[in-house]
Amino acid sequence: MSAEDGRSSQMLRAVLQLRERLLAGGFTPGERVAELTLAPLLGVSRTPLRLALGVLEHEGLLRMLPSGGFVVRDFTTADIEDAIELRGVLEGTAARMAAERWKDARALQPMQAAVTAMDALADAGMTDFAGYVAQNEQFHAALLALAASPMLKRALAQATALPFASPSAFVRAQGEQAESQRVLVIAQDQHRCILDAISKHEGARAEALAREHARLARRNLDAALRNRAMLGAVPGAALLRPMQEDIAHARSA
Amino acid sequence: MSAEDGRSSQMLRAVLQLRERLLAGGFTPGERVAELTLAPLLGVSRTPLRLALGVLEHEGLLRMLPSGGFVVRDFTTADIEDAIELRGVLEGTAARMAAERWKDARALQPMQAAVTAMDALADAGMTDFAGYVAQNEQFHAALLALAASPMLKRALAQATALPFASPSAFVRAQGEQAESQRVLVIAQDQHRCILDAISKHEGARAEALAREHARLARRNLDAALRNRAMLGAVPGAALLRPMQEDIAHARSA
DNA sequence: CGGATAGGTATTGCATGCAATTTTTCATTA
DNA sequence: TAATGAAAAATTGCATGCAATACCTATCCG
Repeated sequence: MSAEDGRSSQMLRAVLQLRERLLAGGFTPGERVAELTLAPLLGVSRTPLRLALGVLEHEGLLRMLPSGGFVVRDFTTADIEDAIELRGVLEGTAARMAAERWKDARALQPMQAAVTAMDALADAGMTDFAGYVAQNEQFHAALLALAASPMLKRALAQATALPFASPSAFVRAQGEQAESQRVLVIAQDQHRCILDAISKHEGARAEALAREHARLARRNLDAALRNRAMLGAVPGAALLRPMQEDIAHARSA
Repeated sequence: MSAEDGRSSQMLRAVLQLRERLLAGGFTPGERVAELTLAPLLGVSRTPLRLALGVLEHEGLLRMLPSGGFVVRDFTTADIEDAIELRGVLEGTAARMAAERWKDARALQPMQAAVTAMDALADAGMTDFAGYVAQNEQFHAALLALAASPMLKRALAQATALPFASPSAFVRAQGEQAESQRVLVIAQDQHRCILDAISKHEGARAEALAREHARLARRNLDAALRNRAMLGAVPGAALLRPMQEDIAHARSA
């Protein structure tokens, strides 16, 4: 996408292009991705493409067949719910570690800054939605940095590699809902409370709050499943197993 | 090393061989692993070797250089502690999910069987240590199966890929300590309590117990760090970043 | 008419050659 | 002596050809 793609490695270019196509719904779940088909499509040779397929398999977007080759993975709503729950558990751990470990109060500043910035954006009427998303990501990055645990960072990176498990996956979709204002008020209060708990070394409280904070995304998922238009704004929604939606629809009368 | 290696892919063979060498201390942390050096050593070509290096990087045993190539990763004691803590968090989540989700009591049977088997082995005087380790792994596998969450399974697989983070990493080393009997009694009681909590749908209790159970490994780590002979029994100990004592020792030499 | 089997096609996995880049080494100079 | 620079050596990343394997199809037999 960016001009720099040409400079970076062929493999990275393949990863970026293929990931984008996957999330945009360029493939149907379960479909086999053939190297010889993809290579000319992405403008790379088979060797770096193979590497890229391995990366995407590790991310969870592809699945390797025992007989060789890869297929596009599909996700059930239960998968997404568990992925969100898992992120909550890991971010909860990050919050607890942050609360337990920080020494110098200045370390809390980045997190404080993100909260303040989001407050300002909320007061301004939430016109700059992209800015809010960016600050939200800043908050989560600051949280992870405070935990000061490379191992946890790695685990969280893997857990949020699935697009719908990312902290800002459904925030974008929220912008299209009338209810979004209320949800964002709640989310922002949780941000404040998490920061408060961390600043007071209240590890258990910080953990519980961060977990519940992630569950906001779960609520948004449920809302999105009832609203086709909203689901379109969620990246990777195309990988949802089709039948599952209808079953959930019929069941949730 | 098994006879099947010849039948499986070159890449898998490279992964197994290289992983074994890494854990056995065949490389020094920070050392660069050159493809052209390794390829003839492992008896594979560069192409599958490259794939294998990627796998081991995902596992965390290697680190990719920005300029290309891989180096052997080193771990601090803090890394190991966090890896164990992380496993505790994830197994705690598995225990909680297991407690919350099971419907048919027969699903608990594998876990019950593992606990019973370990009880029997303990009553028999703990002569069959390998058997105990196997049953311990059975217990953890049953726990993960009960959680019924592919996402969590994936995360736990990644977290326990690091050798010293595995549930049975220090159990082996325990066999060489006089204190081991007491520790194993505690561990076995925790197994029983976790099963009890799960069987009663006591999610929070099951989670807390599983976390603390993992922390037994942390205690064993501390013991191992004070006992060089014991540390030798821990796979991957060779990847520990030399401690400050050792640096001081080397200086004086 | 259904199932099995053989043949053909397509696809993967692997080896190797080549170019580009990095790293190292060594000589030179301030 | 330390820093600088260039040249050489080594290493990676990539493309492509080939063999082995899996998949699909069509035919044959029960």
